[in-house]
Amino acid sequence: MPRKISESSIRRLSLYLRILERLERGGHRTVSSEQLAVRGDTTAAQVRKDLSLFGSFGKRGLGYEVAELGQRIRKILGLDQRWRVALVGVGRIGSALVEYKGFSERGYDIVALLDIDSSKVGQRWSDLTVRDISEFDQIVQGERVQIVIVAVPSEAVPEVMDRVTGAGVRGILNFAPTPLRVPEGVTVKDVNMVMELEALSFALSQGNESG
Amino acid sequence: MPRKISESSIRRLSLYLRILERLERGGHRTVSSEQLAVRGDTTAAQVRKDLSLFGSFGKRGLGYEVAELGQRIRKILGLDQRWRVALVGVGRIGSALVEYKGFSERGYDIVALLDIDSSKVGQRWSDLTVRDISEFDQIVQGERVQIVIVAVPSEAVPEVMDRVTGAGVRGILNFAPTPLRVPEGVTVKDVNMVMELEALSFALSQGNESG
DNA sequence: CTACAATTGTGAAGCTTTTCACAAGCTAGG
DNA sequence: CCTAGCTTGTGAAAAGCTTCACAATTGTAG
Repeated sequence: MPRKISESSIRRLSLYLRILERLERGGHRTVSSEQLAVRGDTTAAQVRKDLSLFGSFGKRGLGYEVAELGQRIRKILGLDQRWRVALVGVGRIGSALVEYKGFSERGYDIVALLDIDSSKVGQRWSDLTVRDISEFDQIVQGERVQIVIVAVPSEAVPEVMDRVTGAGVRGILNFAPTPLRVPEGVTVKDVNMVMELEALSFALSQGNESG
Repeated sequence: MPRKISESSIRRLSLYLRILERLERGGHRTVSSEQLAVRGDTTAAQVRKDLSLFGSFGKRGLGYEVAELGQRIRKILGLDQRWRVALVGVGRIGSALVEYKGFSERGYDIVALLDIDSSKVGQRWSDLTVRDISEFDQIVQGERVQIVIVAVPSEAVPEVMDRVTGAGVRGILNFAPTPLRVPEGVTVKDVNMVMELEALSFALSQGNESG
């Protein structure tokens, strides 16, 4: 395993995996870097470079075996295990996430729900009862939580983050529109719709520039 | 305006804007690149470089005026106008988005809802009635839609995309876990939770590597 | 009016990521 | 076994992005 893998390579691996899964369902046995590139909107060289960061998975003259490459990428991305996830914040976004089937299909099991708002504590959402954030430590231990999804409004972020990092969680998926400050060794990924929309309106404004 | 602005610079501008808004609420009048950098988890040089791509907004020795810089960035990002948005797909994710206040607060008005699924057509969600995708062209014209949010399952993507690009929409925010293929001149931004989760599980798996 | 401290704007250097281009390897067909 | 046709894996070149470092500018204090 190489020292430093770029964020973009990892994102592309995740994309290749989805493409491979579709190819497999479609009955394809093998695939070339060129075919992956077309479907993933990148270049064949990029595909080969990304894969070569982790090993040599293809056969010259033939390409890659769809099923095998899929397995290899799953292993690389840590998808050869299931992940135990706690969701903090069952507001509008949070409650949509609870019911979203995509997570468990892809190996992420939501095993606990929490909220700061006491009026929400006790509510049930698909088999889970919302618990108070004060129980966080205990829940992380008891449920062996590995990843926390933070879906609370900005003002609640500081308190939630104290609890989360205090409990020793090392992976956070953040839906709050606030940059999270975390200790060394904790990884945060942001999902930020507003940022994407703003990048979109920037692009649209640019295009209209000249007459 | 320079030829080519990187995606990352735009993302950071969007972040600086949010930081500036918080500073303004907190009563700050001026801010230095160093202060912005700390709050945005980047470097002072990066902040200055990003801003210098679009002009010279600060005063040497003093820094930037919070309110003025905010306005300048809004202008750059195209936030000096409101944007008219249609949402296609009122499933779990889509319906959470309709009710999300963050969009209108930041200048994006959802003016139409559509779905392919006829059982959903006619439903009402906060003042809007869900209409059939076949009416898309007409709605885009009538409502002067500029941006479309695609929140449909992968299998519905091809049909929806035909309608969307056919109607001449030039900006798409995509929640489907599928790379969208669009004609020249159309901009797509993806919001992809699963990709972020997979980047997270990659990072966590790596960290555990050595004993 | 001068000296000083702060902070911007920006070329140039340094680093990272992407693209190029080609030798090496594999299969099929004769 | 040998040739032809593909396609991988990978150094090297090119392009892109970030950091450095410093002259230029501004306000303040004496």
